[in-house]
Amino acid sequence: MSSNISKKCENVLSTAGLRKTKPRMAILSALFKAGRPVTQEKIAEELFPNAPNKVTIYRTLDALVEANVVHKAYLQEKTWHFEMAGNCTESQCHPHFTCTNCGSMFCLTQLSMPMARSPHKGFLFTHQQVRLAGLCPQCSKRFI
Amino acid sequence: MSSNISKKCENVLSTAGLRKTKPRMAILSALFKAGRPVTQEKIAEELFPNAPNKVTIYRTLDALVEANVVHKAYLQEKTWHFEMAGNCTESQCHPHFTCTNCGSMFCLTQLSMPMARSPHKGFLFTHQQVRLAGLCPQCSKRFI
DNA sequence: AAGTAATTGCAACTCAGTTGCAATTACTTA
DNA sequence: TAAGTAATTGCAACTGAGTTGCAATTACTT
Repeated sequence: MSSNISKKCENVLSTAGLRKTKPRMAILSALFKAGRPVTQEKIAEELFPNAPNKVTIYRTLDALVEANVVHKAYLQEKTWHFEMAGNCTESQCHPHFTCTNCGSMFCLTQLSMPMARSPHKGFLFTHQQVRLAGLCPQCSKRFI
Repeated sequence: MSSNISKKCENVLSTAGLRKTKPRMAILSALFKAGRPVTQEKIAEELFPNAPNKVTIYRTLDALVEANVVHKAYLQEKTWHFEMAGNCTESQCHPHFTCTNCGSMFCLTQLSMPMARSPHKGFLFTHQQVRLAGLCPQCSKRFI
């Protein structure tokens, strides 16, 4: 763990009002390193063979979500994928793209989707989530 | 079950190449009547006390999804919500809205969201899913 | 260094959805 | 209309992500 990431993790924990513990530092650094949504299982793999207990990972993720520094990005195959909230605005996370051919996922942080506007009076939209699917650059090549 | 809905169910099964059975007719009519995404459990409740076994409900839903007449609309609290595919295009289902105050869900069939366009060359978007959250008309009144 | 409140790990649990398999049912053909 | 067969159903047991209760440990305070 570079001292740089280590510092970032400390800051996150301190602003979130959470004690600095070894499991939390490890989990946070895994999230930073991933730079994309990851599951509890992925985090445990990444930290193998010194991974915290899965309960600890879930509880830490929950605490970080509560503190708004981590997002529950999306649910895929009944599994939550978590990511650092850095590239998200209050109302909208960046769109996530999944390739239907190879299954790989991309964070489309550069794709800005304007907030929808309600067709009916009365609705107040505060959050918008966009999921995209199709072919990634690698796979689309093969089909052209 | 009105004869009208009954006929619709028969047609669906026939075009899907599925045998007409009592469980399937019941499940389809429940989906038609709901007119919104529903879970396996909701369908079973609706058909109580003559509901088919939950395995049958899941298998029927899978077959209907396979035949493209039913959509897996979204996963909420780890539970799939299924709906008739009537109001969806090939590339995009209508947006679903959930009220963060009262929890009720609305199908925004009148809200058209233009398909995103890739900022990077190479990506080919074929499916787009939009989820919205905020306050529904009922709840937003109270906050104004 | 002692005290305490938060954190951790373990084991056991929950619950949506799945699987294997034997019994039943829908449709075909004689 | 009865027999044959392939699809469908229901049951019981399973799977796997996530949760809960609780006792042991650890971070921070004084």
